[in-house]
Amino acid sequence: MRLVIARCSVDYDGRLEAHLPMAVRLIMVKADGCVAIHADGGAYKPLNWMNAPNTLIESETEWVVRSPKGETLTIKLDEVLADSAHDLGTDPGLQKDGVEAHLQELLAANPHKLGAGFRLVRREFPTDIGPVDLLCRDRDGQAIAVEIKRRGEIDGVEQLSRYLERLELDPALRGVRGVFAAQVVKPQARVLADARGIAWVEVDYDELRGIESNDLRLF
Amino acid sequence: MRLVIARCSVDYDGRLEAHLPMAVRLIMVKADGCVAIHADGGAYKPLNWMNAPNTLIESETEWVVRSPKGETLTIKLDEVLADSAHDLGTDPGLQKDGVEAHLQELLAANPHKLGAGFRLVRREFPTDIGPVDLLCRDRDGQAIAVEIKRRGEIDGVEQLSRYLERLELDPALRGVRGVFAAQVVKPQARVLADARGIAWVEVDYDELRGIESNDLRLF
DNA sequence: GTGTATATCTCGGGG
DNA sequence: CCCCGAGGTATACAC
Repeated sequence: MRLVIARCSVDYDGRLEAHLPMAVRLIMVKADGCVAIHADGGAYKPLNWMNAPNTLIESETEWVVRSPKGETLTIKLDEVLADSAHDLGTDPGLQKDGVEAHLQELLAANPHKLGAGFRLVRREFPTDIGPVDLLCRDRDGQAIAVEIKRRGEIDGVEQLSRYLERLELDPALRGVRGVFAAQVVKPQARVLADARGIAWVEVDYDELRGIESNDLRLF
Repeated sequence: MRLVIARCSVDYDGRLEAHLPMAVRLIMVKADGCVAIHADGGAYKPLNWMNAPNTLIESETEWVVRSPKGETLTIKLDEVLADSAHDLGTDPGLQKDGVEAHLQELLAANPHKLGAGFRLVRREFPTDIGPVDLLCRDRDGQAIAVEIKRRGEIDGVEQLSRYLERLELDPALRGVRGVFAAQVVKPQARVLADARGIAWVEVDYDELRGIESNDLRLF
């Protein structure tokens, strides 16, 4: 990884056109050939960037970064204040916990949290436009399609609507109902779900996790 | 901006839990107090990050970054290979061109580009599930809801469908039609729009910009 | 490769 | 403050 601190102006031409006036910034060139320009604020987003792969043509006063997709980043250097390179090696990568997959796992084990008498038919039930998170049956044997999100927003309701439309075509599932489950269901998502006759449930992640740990302790 | 190259392991505890095993990485601490951990690949996304504001407690072997929202980032330092600080000053910021906002502005000024005889009622017309980009009337006074995207994809058609669903409930707008406008309308979006009786239009950004500059030149 | 769903999304605007 | 929509979103995964 090469780190350059320089007074520079930057022009990006690709998916849009953007310009950065002359100022002191960090230019990061990584081992995979990608380039990022950072200001002294904002942890996440670079001001400008070019994803790998790239070709970098470097002169005294100007760098031109070109991607095979026809994007260009032109960095005009006024003054280089620091320039260092470091060998980092490959990164073992990030280990995560607490994502949607875990919520799905917990609800699959506790379908009654989605509705009284619900039992699980299967997880990732396939349709021709993608898998439904959970397929359940209620106590009357009626099919229930469940879409699970961490945050219940309007897109999730759309997704579930599309699945319901497909599932309804299967005679064995005729009359299938939808349940939209999330830790928080946003107001707009509630309106849309209600308008489409889809039930929504807010589930307590910590409580579900508690149930699981209790189960583990009992056996 | 402080740049540290170090062999470190990192733990994030906040919106989820995540762990980075020991390896050499870049730790970036910016003037606003935000922290980002970068590996030697991927221009855009840090492995871990903490947005400003933060408090940073630093010891010989461990940094603890704490946000007021209760998130923590713990960096265990095994070996510091480089540690430098640079004064960057404030950045003048990015100048963009070609974004959706500008497209909306241009189409609001030239609604006839969306359909012969169209005139603008208002931009960002509110519904209870969010604002429609443009509301127009055609020459017969029929209401037209317009959704504008840079790239016309399937979720844009979904968005417009939702708005139409809500607008249709308003007696003053009964029979409202939809127009989906984008620089490029993808094949799948065309199919879905056609299936739903929504018109789609590809608009030429440069041409629209040309109209505007001509107008400016005339006055 | 395209299409789809996720993200500690981030970021900005409006109520 | 929350809520919502846009992003040069990026990134992972299925087809």
